[in-house]
Amino acid sequence: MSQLLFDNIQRTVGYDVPLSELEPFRNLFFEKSMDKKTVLAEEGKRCKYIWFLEQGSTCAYYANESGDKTAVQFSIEGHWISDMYSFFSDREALFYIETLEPTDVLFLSRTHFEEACRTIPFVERFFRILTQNALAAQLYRIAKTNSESAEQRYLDFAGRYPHFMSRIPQYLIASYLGIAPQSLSRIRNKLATQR
Amino acid sequence: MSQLLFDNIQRTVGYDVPLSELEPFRNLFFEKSMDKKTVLAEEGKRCKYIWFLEQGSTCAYYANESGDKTAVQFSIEGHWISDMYSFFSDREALFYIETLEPTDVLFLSRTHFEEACRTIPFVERFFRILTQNALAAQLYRIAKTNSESAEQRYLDFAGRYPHFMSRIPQYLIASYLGIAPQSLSRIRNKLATQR
DNA sequence: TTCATTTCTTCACCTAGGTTAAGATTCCGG
DNA sequence: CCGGAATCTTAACCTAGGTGAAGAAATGAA
Repeated sequence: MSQLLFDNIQRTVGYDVPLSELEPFRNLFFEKSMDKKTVLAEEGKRCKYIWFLEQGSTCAYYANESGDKTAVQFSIEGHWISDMYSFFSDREALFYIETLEPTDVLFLSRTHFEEACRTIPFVERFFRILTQNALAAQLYRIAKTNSESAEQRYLDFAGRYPHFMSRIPQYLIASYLGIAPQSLSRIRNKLATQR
Repeated sequence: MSQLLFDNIQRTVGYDVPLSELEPFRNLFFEKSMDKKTVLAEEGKRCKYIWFLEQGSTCAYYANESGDKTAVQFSIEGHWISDMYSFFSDREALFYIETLEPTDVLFLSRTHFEEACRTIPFVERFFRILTQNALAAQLYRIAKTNSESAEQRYLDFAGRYPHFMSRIPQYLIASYLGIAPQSLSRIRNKLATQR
């Protein structure tokens, strides 16, 4: 069992999960290595998996008619990803999810997820807490986003996720912050100059 | 047991929950009638309860230094509300929650919530799905918000929540849409004129 | 019913950030 | 190592929506 996943589970549920539960859970996953720019989930389609990132990074985004992307979430190794709207509610996905680097991923299908919830005690709790944390993060984001200028949002983001800055193209960060890439350039230029 | 709560639970868990589980769950709540403008949760404090609205409406918002409010969520009878960031993670609340009308509320404390998760089978599943739905709604909101003009956001909101329009002051709706109240007036005026 | 408070509207003016276009860099496959 | 594609920067101009101020309308307590 991957150390990363093991730690992630222990930390999330908050008590020592016995191997007798961890083993059958781990056996429901399969692993896959993917190239950069592999599309995991597509807007408009059912998202049949939830993924655990062993290595690499992904971006969740939506695309408008003209095809440009607005990032809604970045993830790196140790994160769970999915179009949770689609995966949990079995509706059409709102987002695309795409790898930003060569990435190793564990796949858990919806069917196996539901089986695990029914048969392995810690799983229901694990996913409850996982979605609670995801919800808390979104609420936090909404609270902070609406109230701050683009410059402040950029500074917050850079301070909060310094490890993202070097691994994610700047135009995607701009879209995440809700501004045009040119505007982010302008802001960065201004900040660099006035220092 | 309130019909509204009963239906809400059955619909959420997706199977018939036996009375032997519903009764002890219901007994963990207490009910309270509150005046308009009662504050249930406060930014910066722990939010110790999750509430079920039997009747009335509430607004979750945050306030900046100058004291003006930005609404992040409106709720009416049949909804669950809390500062879920605070309630589930035991951190300081991000938002205020305040009644908009005279409102009847069921209170479930954090302690009772955790007890229920441990001892009553359907509860863990119920709250997993509840937070999943809340997360899905936030993701949907973020996806739609960032990509549309203020006018389009207003039309979406009015179309999606027509029952809110008459019960919620317009300046709060404006703040929810991320615009100044004057701008919402301007937009409404324009729409009314051009029709 | 009346006065005070809260909410909504209108208008003139302003600015953050969008848009378009072009050139500069960086990256990457062959 | 080279050439094309992707990414980033700069600059001139534009616009959606913010701001401030004032009055109109609605609400509600006495």
